[in-house]
Amino acid sequence: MSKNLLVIAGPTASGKTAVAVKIAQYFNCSVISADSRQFFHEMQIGTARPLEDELENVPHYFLADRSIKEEFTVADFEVEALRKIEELFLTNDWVIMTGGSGLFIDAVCNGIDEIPDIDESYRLQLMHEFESKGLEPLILELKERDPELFETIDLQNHRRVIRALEVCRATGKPFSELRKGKRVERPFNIIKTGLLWERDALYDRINKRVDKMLEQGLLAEAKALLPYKGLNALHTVGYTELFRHFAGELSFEEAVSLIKQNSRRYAKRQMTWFRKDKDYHWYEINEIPYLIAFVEKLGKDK
RNA sequence: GGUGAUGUAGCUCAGUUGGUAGAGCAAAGGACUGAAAAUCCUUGUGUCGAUGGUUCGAUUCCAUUCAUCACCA
Repeated sequence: MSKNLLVIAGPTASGKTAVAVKIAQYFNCSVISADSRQFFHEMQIGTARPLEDELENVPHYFLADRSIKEEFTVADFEVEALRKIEELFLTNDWVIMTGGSGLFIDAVCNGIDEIPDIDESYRLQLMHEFESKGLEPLILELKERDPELFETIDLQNHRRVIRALEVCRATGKPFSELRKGKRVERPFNIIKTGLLWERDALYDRINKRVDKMLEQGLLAEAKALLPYKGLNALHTVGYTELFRHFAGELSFEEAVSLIKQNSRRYAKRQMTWFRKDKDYHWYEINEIPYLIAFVEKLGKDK
């Protein structure tokens, strides 16, 4: 019997959690979460992370199992998630992976190039240079160190430029020599599905969910995390806006409507990401039985 | 009821000495390999409130009218 990883993707607020739980119950299997913010136990309300009772005793992994104070990169996730998936396949033919972080899902499905760990001092130094002298000198350095990447990279995106240069500087090699973008074959089937929503309906859900988060105490959660606002994990919709409110930059009402707006934009970016991957099979929320039937058949055929 | 102002993109407004118009925001589309809920790129046709008049030509000038606002009664 073959092993199947069922991916359930979709934009924020599309109802992935409930669907994953339902399907996991059907297959009697576990769920891997691929959500770059729900990893952190300190962030619950603002990430709409499901609590125990919503999980219906279905085992979930990578939910709230680390702290915002820890670094956890896509590459870390690839390694750890893969290890967990292999472990689960020892006793089950099915594993579900659900989440909205496209890059993280892709890392598990297709692999990510192995690049040596770079000491953070390189990035700090580059950020300092970027802030004091701007992007231009960094672009020139990149042209020198990695002409190949220079041709294809988004030169206006300082994060891409800084990442490339930190690798070039630390390894002494062109980044493009290490980052090949090669796809890895996994020793299991991967079936990709996604939850499809009409735009206005999804936006309406997002707006309502933000109101719900506030009722649940998002303000207090954000306030408690204010001392950590510099941490990367907290560069997140829902928190950054409230931090700005605490700083007196925004009124509460302005912060709330910004949270809604930024959440909508986030959902839009997620849809752009998933749309370009033609392997996905899309289902609406009321078509879950069809999704299960389709997936089950595919799992048996392989 | 009178006087005045305003009416141009989803919103706030600019502009056209008469040759059918452009900014910001919003929105949409896209990119994405260790910061990814991050970061970055691209995109502006709209009965210029309505009707009529003058004119080769009106969103622009004139008249009427409607709406909104302000002030005076």
